[in-house]
Amino acid sequence: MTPVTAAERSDAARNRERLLLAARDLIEQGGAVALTMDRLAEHAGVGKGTVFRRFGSRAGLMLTLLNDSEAAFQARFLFGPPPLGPGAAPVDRLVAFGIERIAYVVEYGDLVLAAGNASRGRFEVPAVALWNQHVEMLLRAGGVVSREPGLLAGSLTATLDPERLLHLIREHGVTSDRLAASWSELVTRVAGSA
Amino acid sequence: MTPVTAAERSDAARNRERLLLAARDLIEQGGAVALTMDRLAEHAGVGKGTVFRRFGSRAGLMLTLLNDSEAAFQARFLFGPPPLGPGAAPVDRLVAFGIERIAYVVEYGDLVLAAGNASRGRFEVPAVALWNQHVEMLLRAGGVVSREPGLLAGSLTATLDPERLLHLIREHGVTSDRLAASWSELVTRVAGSA
DNA sequence: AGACTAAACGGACCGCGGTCCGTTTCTATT
DNA sequence: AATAGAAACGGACCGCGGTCCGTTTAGTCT
Repeated sequence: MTPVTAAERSDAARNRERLLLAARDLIEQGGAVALTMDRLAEHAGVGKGTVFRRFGSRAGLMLTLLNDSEAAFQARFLFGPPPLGPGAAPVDRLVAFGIERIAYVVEYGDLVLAAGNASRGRFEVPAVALWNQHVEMLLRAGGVVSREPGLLAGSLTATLDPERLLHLIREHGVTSDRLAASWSELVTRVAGSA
Repeated sequence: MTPVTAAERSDAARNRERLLLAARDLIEQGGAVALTMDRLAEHAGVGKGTVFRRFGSRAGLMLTLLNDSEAAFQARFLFGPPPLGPGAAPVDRLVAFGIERIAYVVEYGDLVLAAGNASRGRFEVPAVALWNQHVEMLLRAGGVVSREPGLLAGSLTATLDPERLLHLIREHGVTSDRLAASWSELVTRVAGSA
């Protein structure tokens, strides 16, 4: 029986492995800035065309690199223990969501930044849509009634924009704690409980 | 008496004029995407080095192009008639500020976008700092007491991020009116008056 | 007018992300 | 084992923003 999605050819699989290995290696050495597509190709012993065939773009590569940790993050706020996961009060979950997101951005810094420069802008990333839905759901569950719940949720997630967060942290010395506190304040204000 | 800032040399002035003219010309024809630095140089009959000497970067050029309208916008919310300018209730001014900003982004679209890709990111633009201060001032005046007024103000202005606004408008068909309504809702919620 | 200097000029050059297409390699079929 | 066709490969090539530095030019001083 032939698989519906054609199986990956062996050389393709081997090269993908090589590329991911080489990519993590380059990043470990010189950060995300050191990861150019030419260098990656050379470092992995592969043609440049192959790199783009695999990942489509630099942003796509970064997304692939972040895939595991992103999935883990999603799993935590969807199914994990409270206060992030189900079980806690919606507003508390919302607060926890932002705080965890801030921590995530801090941890993966440049990677997240580079992943954002996708072809269609940094809003086409599938994860962003998921966060919006999640935030929207929590707002509703928290009793927030709005004529534009999607836009309101989007406004909140805009606050967590990686570029903004990293800019504040790196150029203005703002700590994660202060960002978390500010997020918490914003959320509680919007949710209505003074 | 020699001026403190050395006067601009005549050839420099002439070239700046040529460049701005050529830039507006190119944009009129093919939008901001059609404005590449090479084409601009050629179209203006000037060397490429001269373009960069003048404007520093593509973003710098865009900023220069927007300078007049930006200044006009600033003048309106700083000194203009209510509800945008002084005289109206702070929250009303805040609402008006966002609405006008949305209209501005819609009008100048790609220009604003391109201006945002500055070397140090889109937060180093001087105007951004001014808006933050303005929003912060209005929040205070509106009776909002916060431990992190600057960050709270920043969260609000993040909602007005041009890339976000244009993405919603262009890719999701959201109207300016809905964005304005959402902004209004957000501001009134944050300012505490349900 | 001529000479001197600082400023402005111009375009070859660089590294980047991304594309294109002729060539190679894998795998299923007989 | 031979073959055919699809998939993957690789690297020359492109246009971009941005830099560098030898050359030209405008303004000033005598």
